[in-house]
Amino acid sequence: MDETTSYHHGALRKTLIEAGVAILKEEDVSALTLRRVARIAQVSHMAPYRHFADKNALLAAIAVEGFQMLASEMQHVTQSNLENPRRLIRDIGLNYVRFGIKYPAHISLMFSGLLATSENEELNNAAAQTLNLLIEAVEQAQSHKVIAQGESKQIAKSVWGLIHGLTMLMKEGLLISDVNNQLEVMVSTAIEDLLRGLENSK
Amino acid sequence: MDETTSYHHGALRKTLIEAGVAILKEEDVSALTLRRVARIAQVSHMAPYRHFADKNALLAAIAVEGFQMLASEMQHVTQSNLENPRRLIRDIGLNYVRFGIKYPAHISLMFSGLLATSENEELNNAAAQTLNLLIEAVEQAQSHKVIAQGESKQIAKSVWGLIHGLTMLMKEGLLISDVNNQLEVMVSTAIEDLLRGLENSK
DNA sequence: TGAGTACGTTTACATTGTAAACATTTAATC
DNA sequence: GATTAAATGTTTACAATGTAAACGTACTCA
Repeated sequence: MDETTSYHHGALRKTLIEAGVAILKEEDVSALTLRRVARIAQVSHMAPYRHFADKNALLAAIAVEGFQMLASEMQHVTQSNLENPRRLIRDIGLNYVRFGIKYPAHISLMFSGLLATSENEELNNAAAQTLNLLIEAVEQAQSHKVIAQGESKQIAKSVWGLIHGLTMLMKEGLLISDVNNQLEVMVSTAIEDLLRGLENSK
Repeated sequence: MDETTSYHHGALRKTLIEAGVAILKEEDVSALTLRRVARIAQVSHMAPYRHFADKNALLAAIAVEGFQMLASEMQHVTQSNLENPRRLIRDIGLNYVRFGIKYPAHISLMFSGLLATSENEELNNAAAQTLNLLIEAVEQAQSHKVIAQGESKQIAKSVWGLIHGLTMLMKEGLLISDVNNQLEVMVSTAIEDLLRGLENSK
């Protein structure tokens, strides 16, 4: 049968997710409709239901993709900062914020409540991976005496809170007027302030 | 004319906003539809358009209401902590996070991108008010030598970032498993860590 | 009193998510 | 290899939503 017009798509699930990711790169979450991704994949508007229980399930899969993109960037930063944990944490934070500015719709979806409500294991694992990378960075900082001993998990959550909050507020235009020129100083300063507080044991 | 069935509603704008607020107290943002608030207000589904240009305009007004609720809580906290700025900042943070946990749909709407896209002056002012209250707290802390001198606006933004991020992550269930018992320690610890870092000038 | 304006309604329509029934292809069993 | 079950895709249908257009009612102010 003709490859280009075969009845079965072959890799529809993946195609739908990629279509969703592509939409989020250009438009906001409201543009991400089930029927639209189906159109992009050139299947009927009901075809997605063979791969996803409902729209939320597709959104969750697209959110997972986002966490993987983010984790991949964070891992890359980690590889480039093996010897300087203070800089590592700062750069992870900078990259996290830049990710949010570069893909505002995607990060918005990732934290849109799907985690809170969907009980989707894959999604929860993907989000946990973000925390894990931060925990590792904190533990490196602890072993270099840059952060005081203590619950690394707890400390990583504080760091996550700070960089996540800065990302969200910046996305809303509430922190700086010129993202290109002020982002780095704003975020670095905040992270360094927190790191200074974590340096001395309580 | 019969009061209960008058053609003109009288205070429809306010009623619609209150209906929206009420929905957000019970359900998530997706339940907040234009036709539903109209139904609650007992008007036709097109009546809201006499008071709001489109759905986003209504959402923005409801978001403003949310910022005012939050500001009112923050002001209350400020009144109760006139002499202890360290505790003031901690309590503002605790209340902010509790607000997000108590009204997850509402805070979600407040930071759903309306600020970034709508150019609604009232909404931007309402959000700026949140920052203002934090700036005042930071300046009190500076005058009490609890925070080092420096750009209070900048510092307040870091603090906002931290408490906002903790709120959002907690709302997604990413920080603690038992909100009733762990919230206070988690949030207090994080804020105190940051405050310690802000204590010494850079 | 009469005219204009503010406020509300009715009707209409395209888009959406999803249910139900049906069609085709692929895989498994004899 | 033929038959059958399971996967995968389509068609049709429907209720809900946001919004445009045209129309009705009541308030206001000269």
